[in-house]
Parts: sequence; C-alpha cells; structure tokens
Amino acid sequence: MEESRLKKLQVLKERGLSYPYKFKTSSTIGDVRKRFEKDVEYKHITLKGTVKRVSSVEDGYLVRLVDSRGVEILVLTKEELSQGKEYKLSGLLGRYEGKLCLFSAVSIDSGEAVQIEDIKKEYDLDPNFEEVSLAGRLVALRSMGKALFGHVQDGTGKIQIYLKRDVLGDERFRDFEELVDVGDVLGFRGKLFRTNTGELTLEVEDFLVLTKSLHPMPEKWHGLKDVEVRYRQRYLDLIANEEARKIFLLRSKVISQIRRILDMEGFIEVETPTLQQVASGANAKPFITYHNYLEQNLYLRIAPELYLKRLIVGGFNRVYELGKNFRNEGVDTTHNPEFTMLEFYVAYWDYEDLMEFTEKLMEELLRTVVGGMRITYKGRELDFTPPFRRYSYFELLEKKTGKGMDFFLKDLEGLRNLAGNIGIPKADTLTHAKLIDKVFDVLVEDELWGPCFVVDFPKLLSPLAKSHRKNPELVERFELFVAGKELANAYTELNDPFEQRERFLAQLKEREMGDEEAMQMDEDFIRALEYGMPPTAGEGIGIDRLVMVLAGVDSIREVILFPTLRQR
RNA sequence: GAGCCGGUAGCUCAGUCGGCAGAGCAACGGACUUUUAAUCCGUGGGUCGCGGGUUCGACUCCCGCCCGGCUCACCA
Repeated sequence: MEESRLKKLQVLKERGLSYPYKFKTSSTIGDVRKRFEKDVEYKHITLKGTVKRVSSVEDGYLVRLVDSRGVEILVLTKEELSQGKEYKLSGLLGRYEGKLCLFSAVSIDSGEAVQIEDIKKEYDLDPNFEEVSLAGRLVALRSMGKALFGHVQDGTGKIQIYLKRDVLGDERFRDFEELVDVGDVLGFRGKLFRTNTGELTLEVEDFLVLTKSLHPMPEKWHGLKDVEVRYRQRYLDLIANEEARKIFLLRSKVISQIRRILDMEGFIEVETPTLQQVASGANAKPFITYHNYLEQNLYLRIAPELYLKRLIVGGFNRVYELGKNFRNEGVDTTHNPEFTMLEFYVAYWDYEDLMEFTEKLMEELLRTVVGGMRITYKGRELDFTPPFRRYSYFELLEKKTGKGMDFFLKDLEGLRNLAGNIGIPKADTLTHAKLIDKVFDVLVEDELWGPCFVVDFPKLLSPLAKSHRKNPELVERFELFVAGKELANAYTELNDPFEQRERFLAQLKEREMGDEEAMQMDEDFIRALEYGMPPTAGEGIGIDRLVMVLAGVDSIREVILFPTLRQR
C-alpha cells in the first residue's frame, strides 16, 4: 500500500467522508456517451488540419489533428506526419474509444476537405449543460492550477471531468486536490458540455469519494503488460486494458446470444450434476474428490452428455446445458482444466439436421456479435457464410497418405509403421483407436482452416455415436473445424442399449490396453436407454475456443477471466 | 514432464567487459482556470524472484529452487 494514499484515507475517515453506503447515479458513463455520440458508419471523408501531436501505437500512429479554432479530431495513419505541419488527410470516419477518428488515413495533395468542426457538429451532439450524476474510477488527472481535468471510467466507458475552483468553491476544490488520487472511485454531479477541442466533459459541481484505491494504478500509457499479473489480478487488467474489457464483453455477448438462439428454437436450459458417481461421456481423466457424509469418492464431470440424454428419455425433447467441464490434464494455450461447454440434444433430429443448425447458429452469432460473416484470425480470413464445406474423415486421410479406409481399419501393423514414420511418439504401444486419432491429428487437423465439417468418423473413436446408416464401420458424427481447431463435436446418438453396452465394454478393453482416457461404463445410463430414447442428435461446442476465434486471440487464458495458475 | 526465453522502483523498461542501481510514468513539493500521453521547475523511492557458490568485489559468472511465457509431449 502506498503511504500517501493511506494518509489521505485517514483524513477522509476522520472527516466522515469515506466509504459511503450509496451514491445515486443518473446513468452509466457509456449511456451518457451513447446519447451524445451519433453512430458513424465508416464513411470516406477528407479533412484538413494541423498535426498537434503524434503518438506511435501498434501498427502506425495516432495523430491529434486540430483546426484553426482548436477543435480536434483523432487520426490513425501509417504515415509518419510531422508535428506542427498542415495536412489534407483522407480516410474512413469512425470512432476510436468513443472519439471520432479518421481511420487508415493517407495524406493527399488536392481535393475538397471538410472542416473538422463541421464533422464533429454532425456526429458529436451538444449536451446543452444537461445535469447528470456519474460514478467511476478516476484513471487520469491533469491539474492546471485553479482548474483540473481528469478521466473517469467504468466497464461501459470513459468520460472527461472538469473541476473549476470557481464552480466548486475553494474548500471543495482543495479537498479534491489534497485527498483524491488516480485510482479512487468517485461520484460526481454536474453539467455536461464540450470543451474547445470538442470532447464531451462533465463540469463537476460536487463530488464524493466512494472508495480510495490504496495502490497506485498501472502505467497509463503502456498499460499492464505482465501477463502473470494480468491473469492473477484480472481486475487490474480490466481497469488498465481496453482490449481485455472488449474480450470479456464479447464473451458475455456470445453466451447470451447462444441462450437467445436456443430458447427461440424451443430448447429448455437444464443443469445436470457436476459431481458425478461415474465420470463418463468423454475421453479424459477426471478430478477426484471425496464426500465426507456419503463416505465415497465423487468425480467432477468431464461431460454432461449422459445426463442430458437421460432427459431426452424423460421427454424433454430439446435440452441444452451451458456450463463447466473439468479435465485433469495438461495446461496450454488451448486447454484450461475447467472450461465452458455448450451441449444440446434434439429428439427426432439426426446429424444432418445438426450440421444445418450449426451453420445457422454460427451465422447468427457472427451477425449479432461480430456484425458480419468475416473475421481475420492469425492474419488469415475466415468466412462463416453458410454452407460450410464438408470433408469425409477417410477421404482427408486418403488424400494425405494415399491409403484408404480399409488400411486404417484393418491393417494395424501398417498403420503403426505409418504413425512411427510421421513421428508420432510411442507409436508402438498406442491402441488402434489412438493411432488413427493421432495420425488424423498430425496430418490433417492443422490444415482445416474452415469453417468446415469433417464427417463420418470411425466407430472405434466414437463409443456414444450411432452406426452410420451406409457403413457399419463408421458412425454418423461430425466435427466443426475453424482455424485448425475443433470447435464442435456432434453425432446422431446411439440409442440401442445392447449396442451401447458393447461399445462401453470395448472402451474398457481399451483402458486395459493402456488408454487411461478410455470411457467409463455407466450402467445407470444404459438402463435409461433400456426405457427407450427416441432417435436423437446431440452436439457440444467449446465456448472458450469459440470466443478465442471470435476475439482473435491465440491463448485460452485471454478468454477466461481467472485461468488456472500454479499457486504462488 | 523436456527444451528455450523471462522475473530490476507501484507500472513500462534500460543496465556495456564483474567495479557506487538508471529513465519515463506514478508519488511528494511548487507554477499554471479548456487540458487530454498536458507542460515547466524541484524531491524522495530498490530483498535486482529466492538460496547457495566463485571473486578483493556479483544485477552481471556458476549451481539449485520458485513463478510465468512460448514450443514440444500429454490432452478434444
């Protein structure tokens, strides 16, 4: 804790001015800005002005361009403009952190230019001294002697404040100067106006210290970079880094849109056990915990699948669950021990229906969350306009190896050699199923930029999927690949209890042969199938990975608020 | 689990060949009533991740450990 801040808090406490119970705001900061800032639809314009300041930002320069009357506008350009010189700049008008900004600007020699002031009048409305109460964290402070500027921020946005000694009175003005630090959470009452440079600003008539920050804030220009601190103290990341706020707002939007879309389709949302007697429904190692009263081990679920299908047996024909799965495995850029999964099941659909629905779901997500069908990920374009391409599992393998399905399913020795040759470790001990899986993983997966479906998987990789109606060696299963990552896995569900038992038994054999992740037998689930599960199709979508793609980040920890880290 | 990289002021980062620990921001004092990475003048601030070793002398070289990142392995 910083000593000077503690002293200020002491004074506030002595005067009964700290930690009030309530401060009534008239709206959020973001709402105020939205009301006085008209949407701009990236139209092409040319502006004339003098360069006041140039700051280098990632991928170019952020320029403050000013007209003869002092009205300012931001310009993002790749050109190196010199300070104090006049330019004619042509680019796309948009908003940068809420402020009007000319994007991708290039300097030109001739042509008509619009006045900065006119553009700002058109899109930045006059707040006309409207009275508001706002609260937020003070993130910047610029003292000018008898007046003082700052910025106040919350999760919805940022707004400038202006404190004038004339307006506030000598005593309150001195209080602010002496007791307030950058980082404190403050409440303000005042009138909205625009400064000479055109920025929406709250002229403060009164303020209240709502809580003090006893630690200094991260550096204002470079932000908080230390990834370890960003993950362990995510609140600092959210305060300091706009990008982090954007990602988690996007994640929230993705989740609420998924709920909306599924609800519209007649699904009901359900919750099934996280603590399970048998951890089954996926190939993974579970976390084990102990229940004192029941005097037994319980497993954290690795998948909700078998419970959701019990609900289909029960007559809930369209169910989904959006929740956490837990897998006791390695941690890396695409794996966190707890992760969020959407699973949904539909009676009387098959996997063809699911593919169609998946396209619709993705299209709708892109439309509502991203605002278009195209995104750039790792420098490459992804286009989610349906229909997505479909590739058959074994055709992909054949294209890579020249070997057909029979080779992979029948010639175990040949497959083992092939796996060894392409550098798969422990190729001589892996089970048949694992070998096929690995070879596909190594040879094919990375190239599935997609979005695309891989369809018709080998049966021995899919113990819960129904046999393919055209080929008994295959199952009716597909995976959705985007950017070389598996985003969704789905199949026509196996609903024959006898066959399901056989498949579980085959898994137990795999387990005996050394595959620790082979699926566990679930007798209770088989009994449910014996009561009759209608023809059903089900799908799982990894929400974290989906958000990674939509947010354009390549580590899962960037989309999980508090990723699992080693204890300090 | 293995390899590589990193950990220096509250934050972002420099630190040469082994020779007194540095800058910017933040803090503190002062000037400034439309600033916005404000500006100008001045001041204070360090367990150099932790523990050993080599050396007259270690942020720097060596060994071990901790934490993180990336790659690989494992794993949907």
